[in-house]
Amino acid sequence: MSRKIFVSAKEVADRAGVSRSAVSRTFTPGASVSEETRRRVTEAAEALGYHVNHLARGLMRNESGIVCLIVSELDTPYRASLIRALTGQLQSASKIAMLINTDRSDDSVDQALRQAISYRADASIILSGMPDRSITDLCLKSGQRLVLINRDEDRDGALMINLNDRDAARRSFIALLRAGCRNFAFANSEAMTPSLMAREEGFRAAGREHGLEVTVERFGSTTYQSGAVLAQRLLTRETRPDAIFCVNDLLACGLMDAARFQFNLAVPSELCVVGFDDIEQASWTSYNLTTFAQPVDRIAAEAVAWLDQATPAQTNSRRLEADLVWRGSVRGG
Amino acid sequence: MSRKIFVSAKEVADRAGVSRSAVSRTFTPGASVSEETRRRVTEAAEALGYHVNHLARGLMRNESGIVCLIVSELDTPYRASLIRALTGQLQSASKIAMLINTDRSDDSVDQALRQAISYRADASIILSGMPDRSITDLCLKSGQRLVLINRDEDRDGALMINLNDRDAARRSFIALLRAGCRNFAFANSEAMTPSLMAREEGFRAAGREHGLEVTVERFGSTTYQSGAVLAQRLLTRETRPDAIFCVNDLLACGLMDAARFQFNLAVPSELCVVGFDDIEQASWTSYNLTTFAQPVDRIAAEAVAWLDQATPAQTNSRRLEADLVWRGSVRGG
DNA sequence: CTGCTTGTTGCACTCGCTTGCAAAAGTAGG
DNA sequence: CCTACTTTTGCAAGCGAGTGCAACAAGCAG
Repeated sequence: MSRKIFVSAKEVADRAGVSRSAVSRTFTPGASVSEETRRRVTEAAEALGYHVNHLARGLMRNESGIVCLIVSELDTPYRASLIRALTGQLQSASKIAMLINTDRSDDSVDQALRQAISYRADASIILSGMPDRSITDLCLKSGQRLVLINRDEDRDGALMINLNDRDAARRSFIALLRAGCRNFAFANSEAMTPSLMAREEGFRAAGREHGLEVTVERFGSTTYQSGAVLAQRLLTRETRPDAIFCVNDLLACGLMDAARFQFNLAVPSELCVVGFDDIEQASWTSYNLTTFAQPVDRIAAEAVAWLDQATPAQTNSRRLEADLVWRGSVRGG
Repeated sequence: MSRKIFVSAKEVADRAGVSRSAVSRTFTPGASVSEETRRRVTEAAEALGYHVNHLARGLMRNESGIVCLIVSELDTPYRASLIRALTGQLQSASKIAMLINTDRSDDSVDQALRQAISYRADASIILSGMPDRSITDLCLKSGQRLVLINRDEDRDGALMINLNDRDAARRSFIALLRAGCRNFAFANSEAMTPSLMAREEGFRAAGREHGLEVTVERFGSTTYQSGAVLAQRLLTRETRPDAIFCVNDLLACGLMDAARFQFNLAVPSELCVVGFDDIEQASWTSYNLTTFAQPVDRIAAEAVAWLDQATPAQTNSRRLEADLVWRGSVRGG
């Protein structure tokens, strides 16, 4: 059962009584074809169910239209919504997303980039992990664009999109201070990625500026489950925190649930919580979480716009602001 | 800035002092190459950063290795986890996922399939929406495989994976009955997809069998927000339901939150709730929702296994069971 | 030494498409 | 009607790879 059944330009040409080139030109915007032949070609194509073979076209044009999205744990709410925004906007720019899941081994970000090269992707967008420098160099040398989202490490020639994490963390500190909190804690994971650490740094710095102690606890990965553990650790201290900044919303949800159901603490009257990402669940009544919104649409727009540029501009680093979304997990507001 | 910088087999051949065919054969499993040449080729390839061009290979072999995932609202927890499972397992079978987002217009499932054809995808997996028969016929005629997940409509030649929705709904009815509930309600969306309607049917049928009335309410789409509206409608009736089956977990979460915070009802003592999908949030302490698990890994495994078969078997329909996950939103258990 | 098998290698063709080039056809102007 | 110019069109040469076929080398038995 061979699969050579796709209809080719040749067949369309024969049926329309024109040359292969005519068919090709009909489907190439801006090529010179008379109205008459175009009509006959489109008609024949329609009848036969012809579709230009993008593989072959990509081969000739040296431009596949493929953009690789490299990501792990893609069912995480924030990741999923970013992927949704990216795929949507890529399609509007008539590109297509190839999704590479790097859940498995450790070097798999490198593996993913090799795949991207093999499929001659026009670009790769990295949402998780950080590839080896040698492989990113190979990508760039091969003329493949590279976008790093919230990765924060420097890679010449790549577009780096980051949030102003430090500043967001600082603003959250001030908000908590205004809410009357005095015992600050920071709940982090052990992932230690640059953006997570920047939030921690910003929060600590704000604490120092105001002469207030900040308890930092780190555990596991940035999941709901870790949030519960962090609650356990933080809320059993002799001086119980009355304000906790969680490095992301999942952690915050887990922590809040533990605080309420395990420690019988009321939010926000006894404990104020701030999260990060503004995932959908943050707006659910049970959590009603004050948090910082990841501007996923902005991020996607910046990435796609940069990919659309013929020649990448000099300044290839974007720092976006995360807007504070006030909800009920902090007093006042 | 032309992008013709990818290194080709020719260059590797030159550097290794062999013919281009030798290079080709080195990267083709099972081809006849001597140890010596293979060594020289791999060495040269390594040095130059050569990667086989999958576009060209796909062109020759008439098999791209690409599988299209066609989906809308992919940031929905259930969809996201299915995508994660699929991409992971596809990669293990050395295929690669192309993600097509059909959020926009209405005919876009058809558009998506056209894209799939253009990229000569080996197969398309449809998670949302239902394409026109003419276009699915074109796919099949072109030799492209087609997998429909939870679509339930018949398409000869395609693999159809569905859950036993009716039976799950019936089991949930019985569970609620055993929990002592007597006023049953069914919360559905207006999406009216076959699988959602099958759940409704199953639940109603169970009601009839036991001679009990079932109140059905439908509203909006299957989201948290709709859940709140459905709660509003159901819980203000003269005889308030004490058992509600929600057609999916998002709806259930929204409904539970409304029930508790707006109507001050305790779950499960005053109201029992059952959901469907077993999204991660269902296990969160705030919800602790009894629900049916979508066997995403099984689904993905079935799909990938079928794609791996040289010739699709006769029986191309799978009906999987959704396991009931007992949690705290139903008394007893 | 001959004849034959086994294993490697290169040539050349093919996949489906784009595009430069030159010929053909159409359009005006004189 | 001829000339100069502007489309339109077909030819043919790629793009980067896989593969049947024949040539060739090596190994071995007779």
